[in-house]
Amino acid sequence: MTGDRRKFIRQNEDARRAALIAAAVALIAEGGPAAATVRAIAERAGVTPGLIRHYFDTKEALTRAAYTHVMESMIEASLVVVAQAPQRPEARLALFVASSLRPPVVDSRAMGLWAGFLHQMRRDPEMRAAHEASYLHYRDLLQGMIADLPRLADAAQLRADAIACNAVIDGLWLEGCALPDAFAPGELERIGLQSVGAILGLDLAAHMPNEGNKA
Amino acid sequence: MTGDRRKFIRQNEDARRAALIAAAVALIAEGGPAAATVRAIAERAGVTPGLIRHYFDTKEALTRAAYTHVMESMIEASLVVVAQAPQRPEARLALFVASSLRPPVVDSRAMGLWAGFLHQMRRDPEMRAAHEASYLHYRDLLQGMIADLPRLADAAQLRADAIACNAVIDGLWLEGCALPDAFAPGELERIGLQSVGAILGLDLAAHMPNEGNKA
DNA sequence: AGAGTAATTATGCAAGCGTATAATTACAGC
DNA sequence: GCTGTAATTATACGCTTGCATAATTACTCT
Repeated sequence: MTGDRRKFIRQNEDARRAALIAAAVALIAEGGPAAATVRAIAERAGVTPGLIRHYFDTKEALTRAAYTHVMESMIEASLVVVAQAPQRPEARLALFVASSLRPPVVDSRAMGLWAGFLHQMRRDPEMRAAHEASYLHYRDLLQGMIADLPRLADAAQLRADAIACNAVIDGLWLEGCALPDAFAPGELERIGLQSVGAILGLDLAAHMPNEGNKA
Repeated sequence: MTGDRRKFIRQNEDARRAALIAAAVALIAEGGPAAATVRAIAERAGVTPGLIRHYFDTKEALTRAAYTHVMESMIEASLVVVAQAPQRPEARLALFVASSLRPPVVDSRAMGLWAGFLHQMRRDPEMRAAHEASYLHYRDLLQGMIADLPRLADAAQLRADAIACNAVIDGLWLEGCALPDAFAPGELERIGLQSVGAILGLDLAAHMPNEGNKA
């Protein structure tokens, strides 16, 4: 009976915007763009539909903000992984590959998000540019780590290797997200390390740091 | 002034169903599921919206039929490639890889279709089963060609190699579809052959048949 | 040629969509 | 504590959606 009679509470702009964006992202990830209606987003965020228009000029503006947020989060996450990685080039790359092929990166929701945004990305040049930038950012990150490896390769070969390694990781990521039951635990990481190593001509798995204590 | 005064012409069931499915597929590929409304599909197929309900119990039934059709087409296309491939195992695999990484397989519409169906696939167990089957079919095809190669590998290694090669192809395919301008003509094929070869420990590019006359 | 029939069109409806606007209500500052 | 104000809710509108049903119309069969 200590119930609060307030019908709503005011919040600052940043918190509300963040909550609305989070709600939109969650809905798109789970059920695609069709599930992310104004009313559904509002309900999940715990507000009434009208409030969305108070923080975003249009629903498309909210969608765009959600997309940007997702992209920035992904980039930041990969930067954190790299920052925490060991100094040894082989170990850095190995950790980077492995962490890209297990949760929380491998997650069916993430793939749902990616697929959900794809079509809107096509129409919206701004979204497309953001996507292209984040893809190249990721690939550059990978290319930098490959360049640090102790091996001989010219610029063209470096580019090709980065594209190839990125493709293996993307492909395995995709399959892990889409068919999580089709692979044994750790299988994707193992295959990823093995094939990236094969492409680059070195034994990456041997350089994988502390396989024992992942907790 | 030889115009036909007939307001419509009757067609047999198969032709109409095929036309409706083709229209739905085209719209989903171009603009995602949201663009494939009953009215838009009817218009593209050159009929009135009501006719759709005459051939499909519900719009979902049409969507499902469209998905099944796409999957079957993809499988059939890859079977045709394999059937026309040379006998030499290395050449077969090389051709298979290369043909998966150039048009018409690499096509932004195909990727749009894939992304468009993804969410519906999630909800519909029947669709999911169809997808899983076609994925495994493709991978099995690849695995069979890898098994024919003159090299030593046990069953576990064969499986891992097939998954890895499939991932490279998928990843490169995806990137080629999403960012067609980011790669030089033929670059994806070259990288694909090189990396699949590296994973399997052989020089695939050297076995690629008749690079000169693709016409 | 004329009737029957099934394919196709025409029309309409209820529900859900994004959006606009007016009415509330929580909170800050005096 | 009272008032101003901006955050939030409440309500409604026009549009599109998928779907149902009745009215046409092209083709088949005798």
